[in-house]
Amino acid sequence: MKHGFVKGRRVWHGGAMVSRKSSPRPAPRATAAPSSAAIQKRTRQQHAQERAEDYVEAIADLIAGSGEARATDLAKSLGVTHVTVIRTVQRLQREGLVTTQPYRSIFLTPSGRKLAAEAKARHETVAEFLESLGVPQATARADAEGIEHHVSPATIAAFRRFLATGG
Amino acid sequence: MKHGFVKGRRVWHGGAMVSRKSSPRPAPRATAAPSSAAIQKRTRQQHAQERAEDYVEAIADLIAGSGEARATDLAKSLGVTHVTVIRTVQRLQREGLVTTQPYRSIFLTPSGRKLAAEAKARHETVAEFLESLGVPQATARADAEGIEHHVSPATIAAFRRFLATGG
DNA sequence: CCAAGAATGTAGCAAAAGCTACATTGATTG
DNA sequence: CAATCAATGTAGCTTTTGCTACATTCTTGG
Repeated sequence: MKHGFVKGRRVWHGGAMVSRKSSPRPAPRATAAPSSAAIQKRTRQQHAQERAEDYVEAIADLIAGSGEARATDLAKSLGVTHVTVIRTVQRLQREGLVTTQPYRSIFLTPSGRKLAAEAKARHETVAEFLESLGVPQATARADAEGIEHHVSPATIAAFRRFLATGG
Repeated sequence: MKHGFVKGRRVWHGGAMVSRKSSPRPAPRATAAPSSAAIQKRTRQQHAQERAEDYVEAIADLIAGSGEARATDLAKSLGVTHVTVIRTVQRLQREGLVTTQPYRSIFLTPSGRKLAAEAKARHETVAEFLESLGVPQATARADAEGIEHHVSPATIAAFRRFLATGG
């Protein structure tokens, strides 16, 4: 059932070696279950969701800071060109997270605001947590940007617990 | 210099309102510097690097577990189809991280092994750290998968420190 | 008011990573 | 040894997010 060579020698997988004979239908093969199970939905939607959070959070920050979010400032804030911003904002509008009109700045819808608030809260927690561990502030903030999208509620809760009990 | 409306009222940015007159050249505009500075090189290369690490780590795990890494098992381990695996493995081969031949399994080059080892070490550290914080093991492992690519050496060091001093 | 220039928008390209459907290869089994 | 079928590979599509180059719009300074 398995085939393959390792330096010329034939090998089999994980010792499973299920008998195809015993079950007419192939049946779910007992393949060596990978240790790091990769339940990860690493589809494009995952990245799209992260982008969406980055954008709404940046938009919220810009609005909080200067009253409006313009494509150019957003581009600067996110480190991409304004073209990319415009196209991504179009997608976000399609998804109901933001509203915008030609030559006008960008606003968050209620659900966009909600998402931004959640993302920001996670972001803050992660950053504070890393700082409390002794990571330099600049590094902590930079890492938090990358990490925030991948922490489950349970992990965020653990971070908060740690901070609360005098990290 | 700035334009835009907020609920019909005109607003300006951050109070900067630089005088274009005083300096003939526009000069670096004092745009409201975004708080979350986004030094992030969020280019495609970033994602490509993460994919590469995921792949070499999974390949290393498969080799460690069953002596070889085949496209199908890799696909299962990573949660994608074998087609995606084959194409990505082609890229990795182009980049000198793996070697493979038609209808043969996949091997790591020395640099691939190095990358896999680094990724695995980070992964382990992150997972152990999360567990030591009280995050359930399954969740910790899942989160570590996502987080490991975004932790700087400084943060990893902080995690190790924490673990060493009796987390 | 109008010209300059910033901001915004459009067109078109590339790369990466996902997919389905189909073709080919090769190891196992009867 | 030949047929079967898993494993591998190819073709071709899609979406997302980058980019450059160019076009359009709008604000503003003179």
